[in-house]
Amino acid sequence: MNSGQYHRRPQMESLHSGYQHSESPSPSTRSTRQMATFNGPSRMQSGQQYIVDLSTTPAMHPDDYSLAISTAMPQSSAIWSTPNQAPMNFDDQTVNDYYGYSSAVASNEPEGSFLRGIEFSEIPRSWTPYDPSILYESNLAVESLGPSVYMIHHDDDDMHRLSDRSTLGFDALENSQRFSRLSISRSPKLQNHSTITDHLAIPNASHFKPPPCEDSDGGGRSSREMTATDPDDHSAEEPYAKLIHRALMSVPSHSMVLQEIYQWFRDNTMKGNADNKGWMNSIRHNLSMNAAFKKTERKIAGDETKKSTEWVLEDFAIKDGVQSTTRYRKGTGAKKFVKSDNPTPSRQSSGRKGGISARQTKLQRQRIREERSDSRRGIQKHDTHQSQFLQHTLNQRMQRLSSPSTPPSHENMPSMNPYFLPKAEQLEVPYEDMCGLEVVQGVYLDDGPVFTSNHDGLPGY
DNA sequence: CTATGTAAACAAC
DNA sequence: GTTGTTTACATAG
Repeated sequence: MNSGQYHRRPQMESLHSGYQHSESPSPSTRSTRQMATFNGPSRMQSGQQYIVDLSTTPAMHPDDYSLAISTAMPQSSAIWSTPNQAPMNFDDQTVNDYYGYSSAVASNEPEGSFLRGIEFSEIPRSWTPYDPSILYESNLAVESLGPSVYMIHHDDDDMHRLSDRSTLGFDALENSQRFSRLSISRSPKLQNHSTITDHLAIPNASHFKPPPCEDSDGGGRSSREMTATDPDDHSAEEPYAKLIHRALMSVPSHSMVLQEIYQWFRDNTMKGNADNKGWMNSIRHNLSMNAAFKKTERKIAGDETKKSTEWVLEDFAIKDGVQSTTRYRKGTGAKKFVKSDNPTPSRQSSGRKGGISARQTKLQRQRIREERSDSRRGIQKHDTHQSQFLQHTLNQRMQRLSSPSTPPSHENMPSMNPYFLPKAEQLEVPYEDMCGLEVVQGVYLDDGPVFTSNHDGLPGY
């Protein structure tokens, strides 16, 4: 909250030394202990999604199901869910510790300190990515989130849980046994997932067109393909955003510090074994730019001065997967300009802009925090005009919403859709404050005024 | 045009 | 040096 007084923990001191990150991967940085991952099923093609068995989901009406199907995937691979994502290595002896959130699984800490000193009770997120209450509680998932919600469930075992579990209890042993029947590869490099596919996939689930994972590779290879060390793997590897999503889904808290994400990539991806350090930059870029990932600062138990910065999956991302990071970029495609003969000054210029913008964003967030702390003290700074921070909030929101990348299928979201909120708002602005935006009919952006077409504060298209 | 990856500048730590 | 943010650009489809 108070990132102004935020003191970054000095270099993950609780991680063992081999874990200490250096941006030049070396064999010594490879963890000998696998982090909690589940590589097999998630490597299957994303088209093989699993639909909840209607007979087992009381909150889901068949009509809703049909709607969900018909509206799913407005664009290919626009949303990545994580079918069959499961949080463990089944051949790992720590499997039974997993649900207790063992240190071995959670943080690579040989000494076993628990979640890097964070008490489990401090973790607000339970391991309920497929929490049945999502469906049980007021039909939220189906009815109130509009067409952007794709009722795609993540594995069929969870479907069973929906039907035959009335509690949210999670039986580690039972689940490990149930999952253990699957043939699961620990290595993501192994693409043999036919067993899992055959076992789990719903026949005729052809509504979901798999993205072109199997590139024909006819000709030039993209820069991202060049990052793969295995030519056979090349573009079959998922994009960063999805990989990060998988990484975060692999732990109960759905959160990792950056170093853990790095390590997950080293252990589970080709990208993480690249010689250069560009993949780390890309990870950071995706974390920053994709609204599915939220930066959180958590106090470490026993030391109020220490905080860990963790990246957490937003709830909607837990439920629905992540969207393309591109979609969160401001003005994608709208800022094309004449290519410079000398790209270097342009790079410098962009980098400078990025740095300045980052600084401004930080200042804005500080102001937001100040506003909020003021309001908590009963200080009303809002007058007949919208406060400055609301203006800024709206500006950011408008920029996001007016981006040509914004999927049209979400234009008329009946409720606030976290997909399209700027991250600053997700972090800082409560929804009740956002309601104040209703009276704003237009704002002035850098590129000119944007006016809302109705009273929901959204711009008209 | 979109999705994705990458490089880079910059600020804050 | 690391982390986070941002912009610019390249490339495939």
